[in-house]
Amino acid sequence: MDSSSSAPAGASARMSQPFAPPQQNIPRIQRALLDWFAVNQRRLPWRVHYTPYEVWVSEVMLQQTQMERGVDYFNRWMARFPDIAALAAADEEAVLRQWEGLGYYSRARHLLAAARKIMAEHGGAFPSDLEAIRALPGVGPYTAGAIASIAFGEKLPCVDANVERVIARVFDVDSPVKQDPAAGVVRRWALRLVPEGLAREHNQAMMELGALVCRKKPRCEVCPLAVFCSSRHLGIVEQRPVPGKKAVIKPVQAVTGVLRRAGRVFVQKRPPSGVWGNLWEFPGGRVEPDESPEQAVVREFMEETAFTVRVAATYGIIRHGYTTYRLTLHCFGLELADAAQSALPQLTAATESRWARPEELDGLAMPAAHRKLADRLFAVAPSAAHTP
DNA sequence: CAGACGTGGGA
DNA sequence: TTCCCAAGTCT
Repeated sequence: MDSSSSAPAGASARMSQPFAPPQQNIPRIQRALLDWFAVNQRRLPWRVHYTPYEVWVSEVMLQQTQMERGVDYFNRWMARFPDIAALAAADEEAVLRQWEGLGYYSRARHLLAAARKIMAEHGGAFPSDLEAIRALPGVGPYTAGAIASIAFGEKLPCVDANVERVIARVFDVDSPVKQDPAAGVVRRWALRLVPEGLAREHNQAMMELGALVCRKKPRCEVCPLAVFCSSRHLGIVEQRPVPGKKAVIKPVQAVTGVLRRAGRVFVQKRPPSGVWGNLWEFPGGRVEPDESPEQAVVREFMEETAFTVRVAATYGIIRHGYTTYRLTLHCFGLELADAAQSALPQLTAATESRWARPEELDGLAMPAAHRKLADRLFAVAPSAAHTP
């Protein structure tokens, strides 16, 4: 552990080249990276054609998402929406159902909106101009650069969390990478590293290196850039990148109820903005202080639908983790307290509702926790299960 | 600029 | 079980 000995950390265990400062060895870094990528890149469905559409969809899909999961979603997406025109012509309902389980549903809504914009404003051809790409809904600075460089070969860097990590280590960036002095430094080095005419390969190589080798727990033994790595030379790889502030996870108690009537269940469609925008759910909400889950679900139904309901069954608890909360969802079976009351709700938290046959739920996009509950109650026949 | 926006998997 | 993610964008 003691790195104060004369040899740089890691240099003693095996034969190694002397440290070569990265600032003076850009061409060697570029070559080492490309050579490494040529041999070690994973075979992925979006690394075959490099059409703008495929690059775009894969980049959006992989935002905040693990590669493993992205592959299945990507293949199913391309089978269902093979090109921009097919996507533009799709119903949002179908698009969200394809996306179900991936989270951050605004990505799917933006993808659809952007496809329609491309049809309307670019004659159906994906724009190659960086500004036009950036103007598409859901395309921010990262994704615009990724598409421009990977699909169109523009000499631009892609700076995602992987690349930030690689650069923070190789160039020993010693302040939080997400914030400004460091973010600018990272962008500058990222740009200087892009070789002429090879932006596609280089940018993917940087991200792939971050994903496979320069991970949070780095594998310096197999890193093609080890000899150029400043933080490794200093024995502080584990201290790079410097982290920002971390989120506080707060526990939340919530309820949801499956209201049944004549063999059907009540579901409602959430508003377009906010969490789970345009997805279908069983009504519910938070448990207030000094309130039991049973009381909460009755109150929430009254507030959201004007139905007076009664708890008829307890369906247990579903635990679901989020970025900023840890949800404990108490689930109930409900019936109308007065069987004679109208089956027409007065919606206050939804844009539409329906009394659905249980099989119908399979065609509706629902949040993961609600899908979990639906599956638990109405076990889907294996042949019908195309749930992610 | 900080906070919202999801999820299943690995340590 | 709990913690921490993983190829960001929008407001």
